[in-house]
Amino acid sequence: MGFFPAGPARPQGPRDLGGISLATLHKGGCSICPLNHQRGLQHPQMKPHGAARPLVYMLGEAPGEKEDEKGRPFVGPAGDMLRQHMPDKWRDDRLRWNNVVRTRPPNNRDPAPVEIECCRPSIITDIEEAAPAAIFGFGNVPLHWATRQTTISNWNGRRIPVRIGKHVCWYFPMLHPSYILHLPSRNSEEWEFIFALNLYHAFEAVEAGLPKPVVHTPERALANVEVIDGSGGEADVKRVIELIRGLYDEKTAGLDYETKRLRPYYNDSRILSVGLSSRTSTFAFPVDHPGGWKKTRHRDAVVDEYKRFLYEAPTVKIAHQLAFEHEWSGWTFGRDCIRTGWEDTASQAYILDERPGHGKCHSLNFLCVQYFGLPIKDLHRLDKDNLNKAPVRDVLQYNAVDARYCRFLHFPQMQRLRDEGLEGVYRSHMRRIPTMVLTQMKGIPVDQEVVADFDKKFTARKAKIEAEIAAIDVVQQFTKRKGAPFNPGSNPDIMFVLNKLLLLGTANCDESVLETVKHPFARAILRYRNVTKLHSTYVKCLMPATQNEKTDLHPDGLIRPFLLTTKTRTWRTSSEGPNEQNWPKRENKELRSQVRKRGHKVVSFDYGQIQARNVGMESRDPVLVKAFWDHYDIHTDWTEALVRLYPAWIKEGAKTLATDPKLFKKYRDRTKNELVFPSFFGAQATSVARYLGIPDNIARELHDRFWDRFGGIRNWHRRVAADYKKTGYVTGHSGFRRRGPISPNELINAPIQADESLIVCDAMARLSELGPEEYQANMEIHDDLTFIWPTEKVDEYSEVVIREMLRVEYDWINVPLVVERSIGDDWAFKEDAGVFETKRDGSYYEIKK
DNA sequence: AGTCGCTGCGCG
DNA sequence: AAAGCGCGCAGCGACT
Repeated sequence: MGFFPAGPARPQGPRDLGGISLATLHKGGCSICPLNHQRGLQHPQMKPHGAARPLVYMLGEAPGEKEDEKGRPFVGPAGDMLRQHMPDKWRDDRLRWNNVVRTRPPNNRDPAPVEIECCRPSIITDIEEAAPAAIFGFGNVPLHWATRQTTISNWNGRRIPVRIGKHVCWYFPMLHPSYILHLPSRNSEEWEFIFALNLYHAFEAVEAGLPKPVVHTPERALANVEVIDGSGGEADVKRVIELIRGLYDEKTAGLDYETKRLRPYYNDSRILSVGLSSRTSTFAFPVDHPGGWKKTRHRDAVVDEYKRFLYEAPTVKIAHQLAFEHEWSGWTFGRDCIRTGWEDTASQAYILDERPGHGKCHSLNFLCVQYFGLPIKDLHRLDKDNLNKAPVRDVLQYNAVDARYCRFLHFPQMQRLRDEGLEGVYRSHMRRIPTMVLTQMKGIPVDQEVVADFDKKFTARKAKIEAEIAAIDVVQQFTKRKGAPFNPGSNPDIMFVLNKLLLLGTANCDESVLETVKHPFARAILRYRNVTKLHSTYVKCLMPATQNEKTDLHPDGLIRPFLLTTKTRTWRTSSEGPNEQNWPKRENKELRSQVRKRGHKVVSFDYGQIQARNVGMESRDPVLVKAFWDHYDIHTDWTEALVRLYPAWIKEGAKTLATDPKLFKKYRDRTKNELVFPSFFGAQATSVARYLGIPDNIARELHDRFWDRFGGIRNWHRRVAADYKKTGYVTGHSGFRRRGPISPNELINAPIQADESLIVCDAMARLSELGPEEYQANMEIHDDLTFIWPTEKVDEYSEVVIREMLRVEYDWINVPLVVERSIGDDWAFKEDAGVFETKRDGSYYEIKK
């Protein structure tokens, strides 16, 4: 759909300087610049404009038509838009304006690398003389010019310390206003809002007084790194032990592992090396790198000392992507070492700014550019995917520098968390990391007999359908016309059949389209898709490595999906490898029966209607809140209201509804799913009309009454939107923030999902913190915690889980919570086994067995 | 050979 | 036949 684009991103290949050296271009300047040989320019080699000693230096790409005409930078439509959003007090006496290239390129094209380099010395000199506290740069071109970074959409809204010639200052990357002006109008307004907000915050930061910018040099990054490679035998052991013991007196230590394999569960998984960095030392030593210790006892002595450090040192350990270090530490040195003091710089970065940027904006390298102006990965020439084979000293140096920068990042990020009132959010988030890691370590048992049965069945079914498809008339026509075999997995092939052979004129070929096509071809394709989807997504990932290289099965017969805590925009977890959160539950639910363990029961606990309850918590709507306490069925109410307003909605006749309870339930469910919940989550009357299949004016009338009744919810919707316009983000009780751009419906959804996740993860963490492994969930699926327990223990353990899931201490919980239990021999076929609800005094009771 | 975006479809 | 939101994965096809 792409309501919001990822932002302007122009790929930057290697710069083509036409074979001319940088030195030549810099020396030649305007005299050799191709732009100077154009005709019809009114103001080539345009001079900078504004204050001689400005606070802020406004840097654009190049003059446009208007600029060339008037002889001043930033005076075209883009400049007008920019000025419109500038605070009044920022007059030209505090600003200086210039472009990376001072002569207009033809047709407003991007300036070429050669042109940029010819101009560079004059711009640098001007910035050196102007000595601004900050440069506000607009678009990709100045960003790359000043920082060598690409992709402005990743940088927009952040700030980077930069060195320009001899001058060091802060660089604020902004979108280019002309890019925003050229977006389709709906996107344009939203991005203009983001742009204005960034500009406002940037001026505010300058006004408040920026901290001293420090740009780290490669020399500084590498200075005093002690690499102990093990070649010195006893002496090296002694030195490592000495260094580790030195850390006990330090408050903090950066910590980083290099490993063979991503995860510790395989026979050949190894920690290759450990990097540690404190105020006084930065060092790395090998553990199982093949170029490391020559004698096992040396290796073991060092590992012993390191393990003692993990358990006993008062030092707080700082990692980047802590879940990784936790999983390796917990598996290698025992699960208890991961609840000693740890910090995670990736989580800090995510809480400070969760905007994704293709997942790159929270990498250690990116953050080192952001905070220290130095891309630390560029310091090393190393095959990162093959550290096992890389020279041990290279690995160790790389490892130590990473540890150093984990620690370096911790301080400014913690400062910003405090400044923004987000420290509590960070602390609450940090409980998730050991919790999720321990769930990963525990794993999910898979029954290989069941897996083999499914594989056989799906393989046979797939072959049969393929044969059927090949025999269909249109498929044979396809082969004749195209001279190539028909691939039922290829949507272009399917589209060809639908549009060129069956003459349908459809824009896509998804399920809803194919269902309407009468021809047997469509039915066959749907069956083919169903079989291949289920087979490859839910069976192959469980097969042994001997049968499927890409399996997610671990050698001990368990799967261990990652439960990631800094991946979603809404602070839910996400799951991958395989995704445990999307296994079929209705049709084809039997696929879940692959998860089972002999002598054990699968026991699931769902929070009932958690998101609807979250709406009550966020909106505090009195009618909704009261309905939860009184077990009042609002859906029945609204079914009746709709029938009174529009009897024709009941195809079977409104009268039969009163006498047929099953029919009533059907329409009640439709009301719930097509009117009540969508409206809670921001659906408009026209959408509701479409879902329900009723006229627009009826839906509007219905909505008027609905919002009359649930005014608290409507007010909450409005409040959230108004807050967003002020702050540029949306938040809720959880305190987690989602930054703009945000569409109106995302605005409503984000706090709901965050609160939901907080409640579930808090319960999961409290259970985990109890200690015994039985209370560590095997799975977490948004509103569901699932455990696999010995049959005879189910009652005993259940009681604890229900107690903890219902014992929530947040003071914003204003409705009862409900937990529904189900129990089965496998994950697929479970029986309901009790519904439990909190009372006002915090105790709970069982509603029904 | 690996990356990337797209489509389609599974879940909450 | 299509816009309440949030995810991950397989396969394809275009690209390097």
